[in-house]
Amino acid sequence: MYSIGEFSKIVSMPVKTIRYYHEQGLLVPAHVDAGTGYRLFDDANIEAARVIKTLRGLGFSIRDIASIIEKHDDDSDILGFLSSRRTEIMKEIKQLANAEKAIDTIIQNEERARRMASESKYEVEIQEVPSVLIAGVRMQGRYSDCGAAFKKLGRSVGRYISGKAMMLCYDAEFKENDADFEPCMPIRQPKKELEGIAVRDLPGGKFATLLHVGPYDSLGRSYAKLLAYLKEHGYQQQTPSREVYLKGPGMIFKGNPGKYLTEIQMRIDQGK
Amino acid sequence: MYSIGEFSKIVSMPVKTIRYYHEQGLLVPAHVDAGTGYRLFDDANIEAARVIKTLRGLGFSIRDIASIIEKHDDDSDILGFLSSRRTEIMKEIKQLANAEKAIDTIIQNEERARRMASESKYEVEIQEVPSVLIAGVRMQGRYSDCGAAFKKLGRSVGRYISGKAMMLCYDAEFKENDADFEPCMPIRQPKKELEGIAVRDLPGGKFATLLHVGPYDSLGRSYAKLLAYLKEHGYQQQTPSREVYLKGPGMIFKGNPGKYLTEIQMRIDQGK
DNA sequence: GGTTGACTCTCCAGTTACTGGAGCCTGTAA
DNA sequence: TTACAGGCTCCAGTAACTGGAGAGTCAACC
Repeated sequence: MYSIGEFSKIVSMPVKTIRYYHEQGLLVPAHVDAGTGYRLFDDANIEAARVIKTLRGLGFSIRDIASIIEKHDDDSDILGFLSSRRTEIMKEIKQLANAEKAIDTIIQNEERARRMASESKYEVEIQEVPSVLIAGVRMQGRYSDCGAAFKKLGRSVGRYISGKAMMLCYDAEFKENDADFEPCMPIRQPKKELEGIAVRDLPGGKFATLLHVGPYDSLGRSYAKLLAYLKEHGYQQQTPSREVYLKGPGMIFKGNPGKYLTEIQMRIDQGK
Repeated sequence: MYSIGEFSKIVSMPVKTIRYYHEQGLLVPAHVDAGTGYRLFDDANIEAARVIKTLRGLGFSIRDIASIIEKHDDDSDILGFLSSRRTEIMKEIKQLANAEKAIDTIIQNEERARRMASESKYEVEIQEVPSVLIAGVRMQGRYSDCGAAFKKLGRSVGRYISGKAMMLCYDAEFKENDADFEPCMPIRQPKKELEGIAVRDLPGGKFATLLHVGPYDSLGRSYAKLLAYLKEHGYQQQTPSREVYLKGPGMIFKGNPGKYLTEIQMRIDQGK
């Protein structure tokens, strides 16, 4: 027979927990002194404590454990409990895995944006841009209407997206109401064309690029800077120009528009 | 401005939860009527509720969320929070996966035992037993000392175990104190021999087998039955005989010895 | 103006599996 | 006799809500 302190060491459970289990009728000491209330435990209690610990480790609630112990004494009797617990566990794991994936995505997005921002000199740069497969929705109207197009793209090719959202701008100058543009997403598989969605290879080439920091409504200044560069170096402006949305509203916070990052790309080679 | 009921529908959160978040200072209504105490919410509250829901979905505590919202407004500001949360999530997933694996093992063990028990006629049967690779610890003494040997096997080849624990009995008759036997485990890789552990192929062949139901100390009766069968059919007893422990004490409960299942196997061909 | 019914308010209690502490009692050694 | 370790009970607190009681408010209808 062991005092509660000894027992606590033997089964490595806090004294408080043992008393709590006693109170819950889960682990009843072999003997309780009627006068002093001192608890005394025996070897059967040790075995019971082991069972309780094992079941707690599998995630069963105390109430479950109580009813399991009360009615059963063989592993085979509790297969039902075990398999329903397994189902729960799988559900929990799935949830956690989803959360992890979401966090991963956020972190990767932000880190890429951070790298871009830290590497960039915020000046016009000449870049060799590789060709990418894209799915796009050509439209006329206001730029602010692009939300619907991106939503459409997300719904139909969401799982194939392989890069940052982009926009092709077919106008040579800014138009507020009747702009001609094409929101698009890089994808990694030649998905069947859907109603209103064009899938094609966007040719690569040599581009003058500029990283724009700040809200979208101040993009005009960066466009001006790029166009000035083209003129200065004797390049002809070619359409469509491209906007790559490196960082916009975040998945959690809408974010600070002052930190949005957009790369503007204008072709300067004679290709195509 | 929306009443709490409307707001509750918009953000799909229970009214009670919204009040609780208000109480915790997490989601403060745009306006609270001084006279009636009625809460009124605006569109900024909707956005805040979205943020809170997202973060709760990632598993952050209310206190964390409060401090996140208080100090930050851009995803990139909270990368630290996110990555430590990710670490926690991975830990939780690992724990759950372990529990699931343990449950799986128990279920599979029990189901196999159940199948064996239901398929067997509890009579002597002739079986072709395939050869298996085993690791064994030959010893002399009492059968009850085999626990140490199995523990040793578990420690050194635990990860290679590919079947049920067995015992080879080299005595032709039962000996209590000076028995000659070899606890062993089937393994799936020719592990290096260790001090006192012999790894080898246990040859297969034709065996008379009998499924014994009940505690180990009643095995004698089943042995007698098997030996009687051999004699009756004119077979010579060959050693070692084998015991396969199909079901013994469970991982959770020690179990009911009345349900233990042990298969006794005695060779009847002239092999080897 | 009164009534009805839906809606809202605050406050309290309960949930799970413990943990911490206060205040008191018991057992043993010096 | 006096420490002091160890035991006892009882109460409170944790996290994130949920449920319910009892009372006040709002809009519509008669």
